Amino acid sequence: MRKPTLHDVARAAGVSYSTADRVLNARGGVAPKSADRVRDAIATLGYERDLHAANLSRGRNYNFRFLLPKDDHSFFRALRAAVDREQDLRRADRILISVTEIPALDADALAHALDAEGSACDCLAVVATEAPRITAAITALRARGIAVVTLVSDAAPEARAAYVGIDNVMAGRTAGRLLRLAHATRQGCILPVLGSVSARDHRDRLDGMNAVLAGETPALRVLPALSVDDRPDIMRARVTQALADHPDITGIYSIGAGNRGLIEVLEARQTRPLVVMHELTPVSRAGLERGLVDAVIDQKPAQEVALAIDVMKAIADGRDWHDPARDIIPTIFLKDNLPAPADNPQISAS
Amino acid sequence: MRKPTLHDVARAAGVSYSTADRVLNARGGVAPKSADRVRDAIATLGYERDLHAANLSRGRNYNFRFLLPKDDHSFFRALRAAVDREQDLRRADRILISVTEIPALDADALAHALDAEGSACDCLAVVATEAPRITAAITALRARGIAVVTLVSDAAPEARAAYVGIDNVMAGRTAGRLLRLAHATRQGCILPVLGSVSARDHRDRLDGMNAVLAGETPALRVLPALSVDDRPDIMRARVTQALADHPDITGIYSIGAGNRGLIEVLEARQTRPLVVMHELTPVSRAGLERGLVDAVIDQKPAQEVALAIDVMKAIADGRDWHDPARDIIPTIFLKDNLPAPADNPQISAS
DNA sequence: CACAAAATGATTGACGTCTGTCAGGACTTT
DNA sequence: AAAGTCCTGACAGACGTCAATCATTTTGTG
Repeated sequence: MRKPTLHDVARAAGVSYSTADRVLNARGGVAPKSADRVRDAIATLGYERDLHAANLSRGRNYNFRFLLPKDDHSFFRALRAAVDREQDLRRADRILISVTEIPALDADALAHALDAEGSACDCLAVVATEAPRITAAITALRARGIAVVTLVSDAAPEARAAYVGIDNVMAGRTAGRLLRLAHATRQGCILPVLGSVSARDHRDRLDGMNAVLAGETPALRVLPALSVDDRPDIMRARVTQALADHPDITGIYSIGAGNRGLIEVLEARQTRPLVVMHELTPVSRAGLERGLVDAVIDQKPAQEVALAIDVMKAIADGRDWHDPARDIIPTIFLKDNLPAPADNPQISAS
Repeated sequence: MRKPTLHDVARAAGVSYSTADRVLNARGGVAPKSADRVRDAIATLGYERDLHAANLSRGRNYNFRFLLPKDDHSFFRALRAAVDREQDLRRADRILISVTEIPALDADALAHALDAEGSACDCLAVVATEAPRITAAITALRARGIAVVTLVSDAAPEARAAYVGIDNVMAGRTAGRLLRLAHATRQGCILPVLGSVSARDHRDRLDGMNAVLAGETPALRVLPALSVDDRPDIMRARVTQALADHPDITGIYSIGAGNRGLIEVLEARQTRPLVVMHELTPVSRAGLERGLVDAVIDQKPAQEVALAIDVMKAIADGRDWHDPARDIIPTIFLKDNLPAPADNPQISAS
C-alpha cells in the first residue's frame, strides 16, 4: 500500500507519464478527454504530489521576507528574535527568511519597502499600519501575485492574504473582564493608560475594555484615559499624578508600552491597585513575579511568527489553510502560569 | 551561494563522494585521518544533509503511534480529533500516524499495548498513568531504542523522552490565583471538587490551588474537597448539598470532569459563586458564554498533539529539540477571549 | 619483497518529480 | 495528396541522497 506516484496515475488513466505530467502541471496541449481521465485517476487513487520531491527537482526555495519595525521596545525585540529563531529552524525545509527593518511609524518608508522588496520574494509578512499608501502597496502586490500576510497589526483587510495577530478589541475585553472579576463586590475606579492616542490597536483595546465595564457594573467607574506616548518617564509622571488626584483608583489598565515607569510607581507604594498590562517582557514578567502586577495579556509573538510562516508556506504551495485567527488568542499570564524563564539549553536526544 | 551538498564536502575534504558518504552515514572503513578531514569540511562549509532528499532516497516514512484512552469525555474526544487532524496534515511530510485506543484507567492494557505496539513504529506517544508496569514497559522500549513521549499525563520521567502536557500544579496555582484575585477585598469560602481522589493530576491541581491560597489570605477558607468521580449526576447531587451546607461558599474550583452537572446546579440559582473549571469543552464553553462560569483553564490539546509530533519527528531525525514544557502552559479562557467557535470552513488561497 | 588487509575511488540505479526535446500518429485543411 | 495542426509517447538529464558493487590504490606485516 505505497502512496501512488504520478506513474501510477498515468498507468491507471491509460496515458503516458508525460501526459499525466502535462495535466498535473497544467502545461496544456492535452485533449480534454485524456485530461479528464487523468483527473479521474488522480481522484480515485487519491494521488498527492510529493512536494519534497518536486521541490528537490525544481531546486525550489521559499523566499519569505519580514518587514519589521525598527524599534527597541521589548515586544519588537521579541518578535525579531522569534523570526531569527525560525530562520534556523525552517532552513531545513527550504524556507529562506530575510528581515528588513523599517523605521517605526513611518508609513512612507513602509510603503516604499513593500514596493521594493516585493519583487525579491514569494511572500511578505508585514507589521502593518493603516494608511492609504500602505493599502495601495499591498493591493499592488496582490495584483502582482505576491501574497502579503499582516502580522501583529492588520491593514488592507481586502487585499492582504491573512492576518496573524490578536483581535485587540478582544484583548481589551479580556482585560476588562479581569478587572471586573476583581471588583466583584467592591466599588472602584479604573484608570486606563494609552501608549499613544493615535494607534488603532490601542483604541481598540480601550474600546474593548469599556464594552465590558460599561453599564453592567455601575459600581465601577472608568476614568478618562491617560496617554503616555509609550514612554516610561511620562508614564511615571502621569500615573503618579493620577493616583494623587484620584485616591479611589482600584485598577490600572496599561494598554501600551512604557510599563517600566508604571512598575516604578507601584513599587514605591504600600497599597497598590489591581494592574493589568500587555505583552510579556522582562519588565512585565518581573512585575508579575514580584507581585506588583496582577495580569499580563500577551499575544505570544513567537507563536504568531511560526503561524505566519506556516500560512505563507501554505500560500506558496497553493494549499488551503485555515484562518489563523482561531489559534491566536490573547493569553492571560498570572504569576503562576508563566512559561519557563528565557532560553533553556537544548536538550538532545540521548 | 547555493547550499553545499555532500559533493561539495567531498571536494573540500579532498576525498571522493563515497568516502564522505561513508563518514556521514557512519558506514565504517574510513581512515581516521580522512574522517577528520570530512568532518572539518562539513563544519567549515556548514553542510547540512538535505533530509527531504535523504528520505526520498530511502523511501523512508515516519511511523508514529498514539495510545489514547478509550473514553468519551469531551477532553479525550478533542484529543482524538486533534490527532486525526494532524494525520491528514502531516501525511505530506511522510509522517504516518496511527491511533490505538486503550480502555481508560486500565494499566495492564496500557502496559500490554506498549509492549505490543512498540515494534511497529518509530516513536510512541502515550497518555500515561503512573504504574510500575507502565514504567517498566516504557523503560523496556527505551532500551530497544524506541522513544516514548508522554502526552497530557506523565509517567516514568527517567525513561520517557519527553513530556508534552501541562504542569498540573501550575494549573492549580493558576486557578488559585484567579480565585484570590476575585476575593481581593472580601471574605469567602472555596469549594474544590475533585474528579477522582486517586488521579495524580487532580491531586496536583488541588495542591497547587492550596499553595496559592494558604496562609496569605486568612479571609479565604478552603473547604475539604468533594469527590464526584467525574460524573455529572454525582456532581449535581454533591454540589447542591455542599451549597446548602455552606451558604458562604463564594468560589468553586472544579478540578476534573462532570461539569455538566455543575452547570445545571448553577443555572438553577439566582446568585452564584465564582466558578473556575478545567478544559474548554462544549459544556464549559457554553458555561462561559452564558455567564455561569468565570474562567476555564485549558491545556489546548490540539497544540499539545502538534507539539508532540514535532518532538517525535525531531527524535526520529536525531535532531535536538527544546523542552516542550516551555510552550505548554495552562491557558485561561474567560468569556471574552474564546477562540472562534468550532470548525470554520477552510479558507482557500485565491 | 610479497601478500593480505584496509582504505579509497568510481560507478550505477534507485527515490518521485520537473523540464525539455524529438518523433510519430491522427486529424484537418487546401 | 501534400501540408499543416494537435496529441501523445518515449526518453534523458537534472535535484541530493542512499546503498551497493567492484576496481584500484595505499598501508601494514612478516
